[in-house]
Amino acid sequence: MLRLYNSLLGNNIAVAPLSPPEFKMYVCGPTVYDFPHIGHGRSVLTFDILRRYLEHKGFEVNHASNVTDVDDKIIERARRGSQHPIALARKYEEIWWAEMDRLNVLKPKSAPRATDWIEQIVDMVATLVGSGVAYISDDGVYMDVSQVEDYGLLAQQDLSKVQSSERNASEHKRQSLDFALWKFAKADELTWSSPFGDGRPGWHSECVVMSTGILGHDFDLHGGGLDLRFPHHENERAQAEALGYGFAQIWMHHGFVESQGVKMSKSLGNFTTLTEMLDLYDPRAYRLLVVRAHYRSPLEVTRELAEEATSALRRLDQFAQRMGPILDDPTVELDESGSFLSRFEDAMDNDLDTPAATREIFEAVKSGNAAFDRGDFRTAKTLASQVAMAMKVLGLQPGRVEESIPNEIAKLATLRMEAKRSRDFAAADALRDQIHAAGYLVEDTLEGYRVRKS
RNA sequence: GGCGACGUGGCCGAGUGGUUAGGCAGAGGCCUGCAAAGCCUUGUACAGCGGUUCGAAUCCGCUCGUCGCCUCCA
Repeated sequence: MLRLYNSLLGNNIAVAPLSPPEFKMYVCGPTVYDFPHIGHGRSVLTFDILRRYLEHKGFEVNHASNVTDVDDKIIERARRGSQHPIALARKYEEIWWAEMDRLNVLKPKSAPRATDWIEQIVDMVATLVGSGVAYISDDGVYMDVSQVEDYGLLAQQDLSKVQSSERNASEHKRQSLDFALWKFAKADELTWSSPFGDGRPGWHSECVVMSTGILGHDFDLHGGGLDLRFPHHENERAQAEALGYGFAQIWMHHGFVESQGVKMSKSLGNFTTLTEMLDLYDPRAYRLLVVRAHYRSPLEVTRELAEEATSALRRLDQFAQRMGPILDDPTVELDESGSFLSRFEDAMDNDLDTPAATREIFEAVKSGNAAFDRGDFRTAKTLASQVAMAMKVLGLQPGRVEESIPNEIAKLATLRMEAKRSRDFAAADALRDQIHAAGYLVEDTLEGYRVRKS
């Protein structure tokens, strides 16, 4: 039984979908005005793993994740680049999906764009105004949070103290915590007409409309980064509450990506974009990094750690490669009594304890290799097939990248083999050094030799 | 200022009162013509000071330090 930490009440709860086997989850997606940040990567990976695990457990995951394509930042960027805001949004959305592919993230079943839901957003804002929980001000429509019974639950703090803060006060609002549902357009801005005045939706409103529009008024899980917990998610919840929706049963928030102990930000020179990360390293290396830490903990990411993860990944790939022949060999039987998979699942059931799950994988790899070494192929095959399944759940399946070895390298390797056969080891070693200098490695195996990139 | 999280061996990172987490890096060994890969062995860590307990990294208090949210944010 999968248990997850619910950030609404701060307790662990058993996952019991409202309408099994369907599992309805909504994850806050990107605002597309720039390259995806490495933190977005952690977010999508976290929820991708949740989804894969739910599917592994037999649920049909109805996964919706929005694309915010109208927002102050998009407008601002577009203005600076003298581009149309929608053109800018489309460009970065395209990049977003390309990076999701590289990360091996399963596509959400629905990926709604805010601009396709304007009408429904306007309707919802009108309903909120009609019921007196929202009011029209001179620059937009605001939610009156004092009308919402338990406003502040997700913030987990006494909002009367926050209330006293003047930081986000404004003469347009009744109280500082009120938030915009609809923003009236300033001159020459992107705008849609509405009964209260031309303008565009507020960020907190689109997510409520799209999540409930796609998944229904009640759904199973709503997630995002810890920074969304308050105020974004609380504001979504406030609207849903005011509308009488059940909304999300479980709230799931993951921790930040840090570098040198500081939350990643653009001002830091390191991996600021996913693109850069994925260009430099095997995308699975980042996934492994993410999976090695618990999703609620901060995650340290540096170049050194990406390289370290690459080494760890090599060990896993090496294992898959080594076990390939016996996995394909029908004469080697499987041992059904293996307990590795159940330990893996126990770990995952415990609030997605991927660090424990990866520990199990590495231990199984070690046992599998040892079994292979002593000729116990049955055990080795069993572990290998279960490890493969676990890796798939984590989205870490061994890359099917057939490394193309340049002809001249292949030739050198053949020459080396010949030298080796004639026991001219000096020549063989010289050839290996030459191959190594060119960036490749020759390994002798039982079946002969193998060349790979070093 | 309010709220919260955290400080673990060279690095990352688990650990929710009592037996080796795991990975990477390092050391020794086995295997190998030599390597690589693999296997075996090797790390007695838990910010500091008190306290509770037969027993604490794990609970309590204090101190120091780091970080986050409270404003756009994964």
